[in-house]
This record gives sequence, C-alpha cells and structure tokens, in this order.
Amino acid sequence: MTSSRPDGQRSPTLEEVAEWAGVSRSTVSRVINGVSTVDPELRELVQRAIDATGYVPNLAARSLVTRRTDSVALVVSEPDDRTQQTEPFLNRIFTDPFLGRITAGALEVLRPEGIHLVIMPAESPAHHHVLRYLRQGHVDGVLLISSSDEDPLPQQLCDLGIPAVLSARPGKPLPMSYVDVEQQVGAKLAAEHLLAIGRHHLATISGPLDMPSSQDRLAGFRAALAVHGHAYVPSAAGNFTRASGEQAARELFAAHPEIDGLFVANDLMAEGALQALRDLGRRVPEEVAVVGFDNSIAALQCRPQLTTIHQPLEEMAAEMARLLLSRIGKADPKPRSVIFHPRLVKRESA
Amino acid sequence: MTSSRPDGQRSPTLEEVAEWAGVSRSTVSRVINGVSTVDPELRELVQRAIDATGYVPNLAARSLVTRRTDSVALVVSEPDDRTQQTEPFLNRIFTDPFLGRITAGALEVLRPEGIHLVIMPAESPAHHHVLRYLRQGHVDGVLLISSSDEDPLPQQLCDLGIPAVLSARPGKPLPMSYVDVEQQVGAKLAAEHLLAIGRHHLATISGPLDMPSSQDRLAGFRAALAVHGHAYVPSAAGNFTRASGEQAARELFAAHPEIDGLFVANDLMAEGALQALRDLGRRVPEEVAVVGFDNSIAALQCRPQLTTIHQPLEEMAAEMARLLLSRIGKADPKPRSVIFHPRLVKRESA
DNA sequence: GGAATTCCAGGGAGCGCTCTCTCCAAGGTC
DNA sequence: GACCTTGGAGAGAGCGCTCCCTGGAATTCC
Repeated sequence: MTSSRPDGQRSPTLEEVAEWAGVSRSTVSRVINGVSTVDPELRELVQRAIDATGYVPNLAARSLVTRRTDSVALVVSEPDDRTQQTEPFLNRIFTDPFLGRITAGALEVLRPEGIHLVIMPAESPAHHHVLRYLRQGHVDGVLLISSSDEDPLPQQLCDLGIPAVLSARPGKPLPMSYVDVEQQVGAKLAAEHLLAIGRHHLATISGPLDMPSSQDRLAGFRAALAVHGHAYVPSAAGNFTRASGEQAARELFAAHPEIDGLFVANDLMAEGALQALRDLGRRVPEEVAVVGFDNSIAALQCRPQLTTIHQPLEEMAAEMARLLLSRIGKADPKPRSVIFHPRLVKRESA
Repeated sequence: MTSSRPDGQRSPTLEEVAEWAGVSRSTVSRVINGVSTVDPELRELVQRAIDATGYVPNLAARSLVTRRTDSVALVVSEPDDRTQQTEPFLNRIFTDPFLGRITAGALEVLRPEGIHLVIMPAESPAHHHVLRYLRQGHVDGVLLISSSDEDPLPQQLCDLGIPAVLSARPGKPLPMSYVDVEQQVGAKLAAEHLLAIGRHHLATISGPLDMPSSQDRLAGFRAALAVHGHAYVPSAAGNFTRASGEQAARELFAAHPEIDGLFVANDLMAEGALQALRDLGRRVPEEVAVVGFDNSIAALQCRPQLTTIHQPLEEMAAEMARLLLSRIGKADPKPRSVIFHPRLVKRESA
C-alpha cells in the first residue's frame, strides 16, 4: 500500500494530492477531515489520490491553524525534596506496576478518540524541560501523576492555562479536576480486617509523607484503629519501592517486635516487608498478618500472596482522560472530582 | 516570573514581542535562536520583552518551516503473534527495569541537546496509531525497542525514511543503525561459570524465540556447552516476565529433575525461577546454581542475590541516542552498529 | 418559466515562525 | 574624498494547512 515517496524527498502536500485528483486543496482537506458535503464520487477519487501519493497530513501545519495537536501528555512528576533516594527515579517509575495500569486505562479512552498519549517522566532537575515541552504546545493537555504536595507543577499548569487533570487530590486547593480513590476508606478496610482476624499489635508502613495519598492512608488507618481504642500506631515511611518496604519493616520490627498485623501502603513495599519477615523468621500470616494496597500484579507474585486493598487504577486513569478531554473541548468548565471506591481483596497474607 | 497571559487569551507571538521591544520580528527571532549578530544592547532589550510578555515560541509554526521538532520517540514495539500472554503488554513493559534504564541512558544524551523524549508503547493493535504519530512528523526520529524479528515496524520506518536506531540486531538485514551487546559472549560467560563451579546438568530458560537477542543467548549457551562436550541442553522459553520464569522452571525441573545449573535469559525470569525452586524445595545455590542476565535491580532484590551477566543498558541507550542524532543531522550516513561487552557479576546464586 | 433557494467546489487569507535577501550606516583603504 | 567592505536590522516570502466566503450549477417553488 501507500509508499511511493520518490526518494529522500519530503512527503506530498495537500496541494499535490489535489492536483493528482484534479480538485482543489479545499476539497481534499474536506475529505480528510470527514466533512460530509463532498460528492461521493469526488470523495472516492480523492481517496485514491491520497492512497496513490501516500499522503499524510503535516501535523505542524494543521495544528498551527487548529491550535490542537490531538495528543496529551502523561506526566509523572517528582519534586526535588525527595533526595535520599537509593533507586533512581526512572527505575522506580518504570518498575512499579502503577504506571502500566495508568497508561492502559488512559489509552482505553484516548485511542478511540484518535488522541495520542505521550509519556513523560519529570523528575526534578528535568522539570523545566517538561514544562517547556508543554508550553510549546506539543500537547493539548496533561494527565498529571504528581507525587508530592510540594510539587509546583500543578500550580504552574494552572497559571499557564494548560488543561490538566490530577491523579489524586492536590496538596493545596487548586481549581483543577482530579480523580482519586477513598484512601481513608481503604486504610479503614485494612485496619478492620486485621482486627477482625484477631490482631492486636498493629503497625503500618506508609508512603512518602509529602504525598496526599500517603497522608490519607496513614490517617485513615490511625483513625480506624482509634475508634477501636488503639491510641498509638507505630509507623515507618517508605517510598513505594520494594527495597524501602523491606527496610521499613526491619526498622519497625526492631523497635516493636510484638507487631502481629501490618498494613503497608502499597503492594511493592509489602513485598519487601514479606522479604524482611522471611529473613527475620516470622511466619506470614501465622505470626504476622500483612495487608497491602493497590491490588497490583506484585500482590500475586509474592509468597504468600498478598491480601490487599484494591483500587481501580485503570478506571481511574480512564476517567482522568475523560475529564481532560471534556476540559480541552470547552472553555473551562468548573473543575470536577471523581472518587472511586476501594475494596478488600483477601488472599493468603492476612 | 513571566506570566502576564491576559486571561484565557492565547500566548503572545513573536510580532507582539517585537512590538514591545520596538524591533523587528527578525531580531527577536535571532535573539531566541541565539544568532550572534545582534547588538548586545538590543539583545538585552529583547530578552526583557520576552520575559515581560511571557513569550514561548509556537512549536507548530517553527517546525512547519524548520522541519524539525526537537523531539524523538522511544517506541517499545511488540508484534501480534505474541498471543498467549497472561500479563498485558503495558504491565509487562512498565514493570521490567529494562525500560527505566533505557530511558535514563537516552535522556542522558538527549537532554543536553534540548531534545525531548517521548515514550510510546506500541503493542500490536495500536501499531498503526504509533506509526501515524511518527509519520505525521511529531518527532524527528525513533529509538526503537523491538521484540520480535517479525516486527514490521523497522522495515516500515526504513521505507518511510524516518530516522531510526534499533536496540538490537534486526531480525532481517536492514540498512539501519543498531546497538547491541555480545549476546553469545554473555551466554558463554554464564555457561563457563556454571561449569567452573562444578555443575554438570545444565539447562536454560530463554526469552521469546522470535527475538534475535533470545536466539543469540540460547545459541551462545548451547555452543559454549557443546565445546565442553554437552550435546544436549534442556531449555524452556519464557517471555521475560517473572511469572513466565517461574512457570518455565517448573516445567524444566519436572522433566529434568537432575538439573543443577540454570542459565536464565533475564533477571526477572530468574527471580521467578528462584521462586519456583524455593517452592520445589531446591536450595540455591547448593543444589541448583542460577545465573541471570541483565544485572538489573531485580538481581539484587531476590534471595539469594543473583549472579548475572551485566549488560550496560544505559550506555547502550545513550549510544542509540547519539547514533540517532547523527542520523537526523546529516543526510543518511551509512548505518552503523555499536556492540557492547557483557561481563559476569558474581553474587550468591551461582 | 423565472426567481429563490440549496448544494458543493474553489479561491484566498492567514496561523506564527524562519530565513534569505536587501538595505543602511559605520569604518577602513587608497 | 570617493570607493569598498562589513556588521547588523528590517522586509517579505512562504512552510502546509484550515476555514470562511464566494460563485456557479442544480434544484425547488410559486
């Protein structure tokens, strides 16, 4: 099919297709953009011309006039204050099942609309690169996965008037749509499950404390236990990696050997914690029950398989994409939030 | 800083900046593009105008005339014949440390040049989406991670004259630059190490057999053993995921319980194999020695820590980026290949 | 049958930028 | 002092496309 690019030549233009078909540039443009007021016979002819010349619209020219690019960015952002990281940012995000699920969910909505998705890691030193990319008008909007309430990116996008949707409640109030899961409810499900199976010495491994979602899970867990009379809940913070979970579990058990129930803020860290417990010779779930969060593929890959809190990341990402598209279309409807419900998935670890 | 976008208005143009500064459009353009023939005083003035108006070049307009976009795509491609997959493609690639290292390496080279990197998964049903994106001229070139010798994408890019560099030797001869590691040498290092520590019943878990790199690792392992008189080497194929490694190990040990040395074509599968061996009650390395491939973060996360074959993915990706940039600049220099050297990293598992 | 209406193709302007070409002024040379 | 060179700014064309507007042909209506 197509081809026929003569040589190192640049690709054919609308004008050339029009000439081939013996019609005007306008008519070809109409055919390409699916405008209905074209004689079916002519439409057919133009289509043949397009195939014969191997024409592909020049996006730069088009978006110069339409002011649309038909692509949106998925930006995974991280602020600078996250210093003492052992694993590099890129390894972290491309190793966490999180991003894959988000991407899949967003594509589910975007592809049918013919919108491209561009994935951009934005760790702090490169922040301005990404911001420049966005400002230059490469994309029509942004799906923003931000990992800190100190992240300036949401505010910047707001100021610049770039349509964006957040993946979680913003750290500071911002007129921006976002999608979230009831974090506190999820933590409460974990707490109540641990209590229900008879555990009394509960502790938790949280995510980074500058993330709203980490704060919420921690607060939710504590609040749920407080209701049952547990005034103090030992905790340690990780950074959502397996290694950090392992480390946090070690600290926690060194300080509180009596712990018999552990809520870990994501599955990856829970997997690390399981590792630590194995090394410490604690049996799971007999001696220590462990509940994770996410219900990611990692939960199935460890032994024992993880009991965890399911959050529907794919659907959440799809909803983000929908919110973004509606935002891109109209002139600024008021920001909306869509909150999903977590649920407990019972497996072997608790 | 900047800001001052009046309201929902669109951003200022060159013309407006020029007017603010009382100079011509050309002069502003020169300042922005760093052309040296501008009076320092004027340059200063124009700079102030840029800051005051919050001007950002419109990329569409610029690339319409320059025919450059200053961005390249990192395409991770997968052909359709990979059907019976349990894990979805996106989960697979965003879970494998591979992509993170590649991205990091490529950015190392691209960022200093002011080139943006756009990451695009291209699993088969969406192949044409990505191809369209590339043809539309969103990017100047492509770094292609292709996972099958049946993948049509390399050939298509070639036909379209889109500059591209491959991450491994192409399945079919193609006038295209690529970067690779001496796969066979890597496999040989593994084989010889296993022999050196006294193992006699060797087997291997390979990657998908339609991948040139998998073929090479398998062939290299067999060839090295043949030299030492081992005519037959049991093998099972996985798909580079942890789960597939676990599965393959089970099959292998069910059929050949005598195996005491195992070479696994990547660390993730090796981790799965370790899991299977633990379930089977085989001690590693005492009863079975395991050697992985990649030297990824996964090799450090499992118990026992993996002895593995290191391949310098970051440097390889950086070299890919360099090859691509040189290809984009000039009119088609002849395709070059750059081959890196693997080395054995000894840890606990063998 | 003539006027009014509809339908659909073409013409042309212009999106915001770069880049070549032109032009002016200042300095240098004989 | 007349000529040439050079440095540096402006003018203008045009990249490939969309979209509004115009105008001719076909159709409808009284």
